[in-house]
Amino acid sequence: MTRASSKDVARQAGVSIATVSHVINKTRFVSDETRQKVLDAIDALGYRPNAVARSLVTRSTRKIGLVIAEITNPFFTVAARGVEEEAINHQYNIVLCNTDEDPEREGESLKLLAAQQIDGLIIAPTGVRSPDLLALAESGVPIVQIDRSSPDLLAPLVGVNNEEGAYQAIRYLIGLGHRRIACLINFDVISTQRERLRGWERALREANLPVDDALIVRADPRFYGVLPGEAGALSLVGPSGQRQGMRSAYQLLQDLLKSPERPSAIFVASNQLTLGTLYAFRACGIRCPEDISLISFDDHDWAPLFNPPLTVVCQPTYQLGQIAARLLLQMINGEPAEAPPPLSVELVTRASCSAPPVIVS
Amino acid sequence: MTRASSKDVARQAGVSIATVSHVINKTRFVSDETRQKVLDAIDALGYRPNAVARSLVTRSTRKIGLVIAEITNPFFTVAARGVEEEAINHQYNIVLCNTDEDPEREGESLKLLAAQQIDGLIIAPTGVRSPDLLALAESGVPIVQIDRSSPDLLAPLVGVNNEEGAYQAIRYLIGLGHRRIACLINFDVISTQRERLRGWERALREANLPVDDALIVRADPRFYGVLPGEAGALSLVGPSGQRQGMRSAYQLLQDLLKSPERPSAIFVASNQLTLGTLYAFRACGIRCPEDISLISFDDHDWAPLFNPPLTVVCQPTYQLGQIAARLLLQMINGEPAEAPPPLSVELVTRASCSAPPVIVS
DNA sequence: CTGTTAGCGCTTTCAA
DNA sequence: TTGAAAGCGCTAACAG
Repeated sequence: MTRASSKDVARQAGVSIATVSHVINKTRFVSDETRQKVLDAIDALGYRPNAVARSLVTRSTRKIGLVIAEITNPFFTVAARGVEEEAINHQYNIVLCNTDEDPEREGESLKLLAAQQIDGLIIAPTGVRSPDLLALAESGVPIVQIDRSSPDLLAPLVGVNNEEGAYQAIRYLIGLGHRRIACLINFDVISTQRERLRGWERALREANLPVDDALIVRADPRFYGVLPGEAGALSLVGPSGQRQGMRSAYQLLQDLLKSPERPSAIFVASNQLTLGTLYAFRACGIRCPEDISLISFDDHDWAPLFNPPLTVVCQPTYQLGQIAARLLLQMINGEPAEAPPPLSVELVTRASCSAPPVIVS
Repeated sequence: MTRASSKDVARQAGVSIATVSHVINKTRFVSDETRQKVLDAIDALGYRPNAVARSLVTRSTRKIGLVIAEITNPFFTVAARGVEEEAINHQYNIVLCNTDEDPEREGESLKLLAAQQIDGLIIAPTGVRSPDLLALAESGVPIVQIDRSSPDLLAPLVGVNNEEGAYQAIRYLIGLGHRRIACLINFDVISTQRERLRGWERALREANLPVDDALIVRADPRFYGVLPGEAGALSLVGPSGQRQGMRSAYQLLQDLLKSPERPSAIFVASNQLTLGTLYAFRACGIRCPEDISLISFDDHDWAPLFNPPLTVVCQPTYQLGQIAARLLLQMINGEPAEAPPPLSVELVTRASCSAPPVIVS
């Protein structure tokens, strides 16, 4: 049995299809009497308006695309939550896509979303210049970038002050007495990673500490795929499946940890790498914070329960999502809207940092 | 500038709109020559087919609804990931909704999804009988339930053997020497919670241990909202915002922990409550596992890094999502499809359980 | 206060 | 090998 249409309702109620439309949308006055007849007919037939047909004529789907890197990552998850809350309050649906930091997947998703005629897009772009993304923008679909930005795309960015966050983290470590502070960053096509690296560098320079390239560990796409020691690394992959960024960092980090000049502290610029770092510590028999201090970006509910409790740079993640959604909704409604200034972050000190170990020589 | 339609393409290529449709969909033979003309026109105009218009006639949107309780919960997140992977491989989009375990929100989401004409639905229902859900099923939309089931709904369920998982967990604790084993469960409208409670009970009875009602702590909707001690409890709310289930459990649990007959072990039947449990331990100055052993449902990437590393009943979460999606896709395609038997779970022993403390009297 | 009608952009017979 | 034309279910002039 096929679902009833507005035509069926009209017939049943003995009115025109226009009237049906108008009682549903309250878009012009209808006498109490007729309205009631229509309402009854709707009830009797179990009629539900077809949003697809409506979209075709109104050119509005009430759907917004949300493209993030990893739905498994608490950062994106919490941000998505903020977006969802705001969207649902305004009767918007969310169409969700994962990119896995893969520009190709990003492109696929964007094409699908474009075809689906989303009313707007919130995206944490991979960072690789994306023709699909630019085309979408060109076609007039409102876009807001969240967390990070994409090259050549003129769309407001809702993010935090990454450089400042990194800077504060490093200052804190320096204050604790650290001199050799490593920086572990994710792919540097991601704008936040470049910014955080800059913060790291600025703090070091300011303190007249050497900015040594050997102190930078980059999780880089080149390391994707089969790695030496893969089998061993695989054991750190948890129930949620692949975590490639983590694996590559894992290898590189171990090299650094085994090097003669190993750092006394490490700043992890992406929460995607924190887990791998902790596992690498274990694999190398390194205690934290006794042997090495750890400070990472992004807080989450579990951070205080880790061993050791994690000192982190905390972002207002939920708000990021909320603000992005509000901004997008404004843009969709043609209201004046401008990108907010970068939100500020906060250093949350817990137990994963301490003074550097005393070197006994 | 409005986007080009197939009519524009047809005009530009000097062919009919039907031909355009056919070259796009490869749905009937078109001479190489004409096809090329069409392709060129598409290119020149930057034409993108409008999926909304197509949906209206084909009655297929290539969108599936995914309704889960909490996008912030790693269990759902990983399952969603499995669904997404499978969906994207088949060119389906995911429309995501959070219920927050709130039947009303669930209803709203379902109404929106129904209007959007989703091709199918994967849902972890709140457990409260839902007219909207039943109506959707009645209207012929393929539905698969994931994790848990909804009353009166005849839709395949993709889940695990919850009773067995709980049973094994309790057996393990008993083997360790525990006699008083508490069970912390989420709302018992959730089918998994009832099943896990049954497993707990069965294991206790089998071992001739008392099944004491005082040992059951229920996170119940009645405790939602403002609680005594709210301000204190709030401090355990992390960066992701509200976690009501956690808070209510937090209160109740503390009462149990302070009672004269406090248990020597606790089985947490929902990962939504694990965090609160650990905080409650802290608040009461209880060490784990020295004072109380803890075993909970659901594993995740971070569990081994907790203090203490968590002993858990591990579900094949990602597969749950994947299987649900495959099943749904089959149903959408009218292929024969039947619910898989409950998947099995696995006890993963880490450090949060030990022998009970010796009572010095 | 309500009805008629022309599309929205596409797929799909039916004809040629 | 291709075109003409009839809708899909709805909204929004325009008429009355």
